[in-house]
Amino acid sequence: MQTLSTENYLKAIYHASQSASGTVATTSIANKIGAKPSSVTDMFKKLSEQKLVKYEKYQGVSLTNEGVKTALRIVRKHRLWESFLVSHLNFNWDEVHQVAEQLEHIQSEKLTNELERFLDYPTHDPHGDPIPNRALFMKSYNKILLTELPLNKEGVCVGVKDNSSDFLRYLDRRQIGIGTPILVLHREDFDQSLHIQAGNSTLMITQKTAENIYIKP
Amino acid sequence: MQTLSTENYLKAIYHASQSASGTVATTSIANKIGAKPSSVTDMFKKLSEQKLVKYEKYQGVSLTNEGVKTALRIVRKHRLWESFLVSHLNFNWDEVHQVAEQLEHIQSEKLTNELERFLDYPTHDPHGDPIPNRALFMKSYNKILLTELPLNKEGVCVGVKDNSSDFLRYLDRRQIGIGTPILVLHREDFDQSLHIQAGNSTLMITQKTAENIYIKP
DNA sequence: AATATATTTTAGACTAATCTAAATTTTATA
DNA sequence: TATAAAATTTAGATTAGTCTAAAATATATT
Repeated sequence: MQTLSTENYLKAIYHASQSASGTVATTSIANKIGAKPSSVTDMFKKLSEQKLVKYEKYQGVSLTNEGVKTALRIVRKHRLWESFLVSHLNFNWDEVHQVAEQLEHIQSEKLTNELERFLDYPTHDPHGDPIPNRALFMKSYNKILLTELPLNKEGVCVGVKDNSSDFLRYLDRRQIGIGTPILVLHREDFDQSLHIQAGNSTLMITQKTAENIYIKP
Repeated sequence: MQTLSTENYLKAIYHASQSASGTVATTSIANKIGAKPSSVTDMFKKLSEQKLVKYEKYQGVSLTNEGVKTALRIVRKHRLWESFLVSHLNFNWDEVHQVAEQLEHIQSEKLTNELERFLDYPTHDPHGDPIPNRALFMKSYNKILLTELPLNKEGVCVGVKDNSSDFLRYLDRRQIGIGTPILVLHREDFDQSLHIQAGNSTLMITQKTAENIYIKP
């Protein structure tokens, strides 16, 4: 049985090891968690004793199989709750994260599984991230960044990289969301900005925006 | 902002002061919370500094107005979640308590209010207990114990006093639930057991059972 | 390769919530 | 009402999770 704190560390380590490969550094977790590196070291030792991570002094950590499972159970709950908040409780996709951070720690297998059934076994959350099923298996789309989509090739927005409220609300105003069809009309060589067709409207977006949008070609 | 622990104490004090009148004793809270009396004293001091309870050494505590409000906010969440679990997630009324004990601590006004709307503003939880509305106001039925229902007077089960799984499952087997019409056919003077008509079936129940069932005459 | 810089760990301290054991106060009983 | 019993509080210790400051190690730079 994990504590709130160990669960948050496991989740942070899981997410960190998704982006970077190899081991996860003390400071990267310290930044994610909002704790000092010394506290992170303490926690690494604790998790290591519980065999949830592999830890070698000065070499960072990596999750063990058991650690991955524990992390995925939390991710599963987080994404199911986010889906529920958006589909049934009138939350916008930029409002769900903070609440799901609390709900993901509720301990009840029955609750999680019944919630999944109630939502009709969703495969992706409101940000397009895949939801692990009961067996903790998940299938992500074969996705690319919008910056990599060739000119005049049809694509669909299937996710976002930046989950900040600022970015999500910006996309709302631009009427870009999960499922929006996207076509790159022109790529400006000077600053890599794009003219795109998103749904019915034509608009210009910066490179920074484009590299935070995932596309299924 | 309260901690998990202070919220649990406030709730325990609230419930204790519902049954008994006057101040609430240290040991009664110690028993409810499952802590030693010395720990309870410490917490009484802490809550007193926050002006959530009125506390005089050796004299027990009582909730201040602010303390009552904080407790009712928790009770509101607890009972809304219990309702949700039963109405949408296939939980039985004897399974909801433990999970609701966790969910009641989730901090999000929007979540609570949207859940209430989603459930269509329920007034009572699955055990018949009243749910405080947004203004923390609740209306309970004018209820009596089944032991007090006169012979041959129609009544309806509107609540239970004992919320234990054992008792609730016993009632399930007897096909007695919230809303079941009940008529007392005979009261045995020897042991105060009752012959009753519950819904369509006639059955015998002990005094102990009868004094844990609330009736609206 | 030597040195400077950045990262990580250790040592020791702090806070919230708990405990045990002893002291104090209240309540019940003879 | 004095004394015994029960309830409550105080004092001091413990644990989990955090911190700061100093020491140790790894990485980058000249």
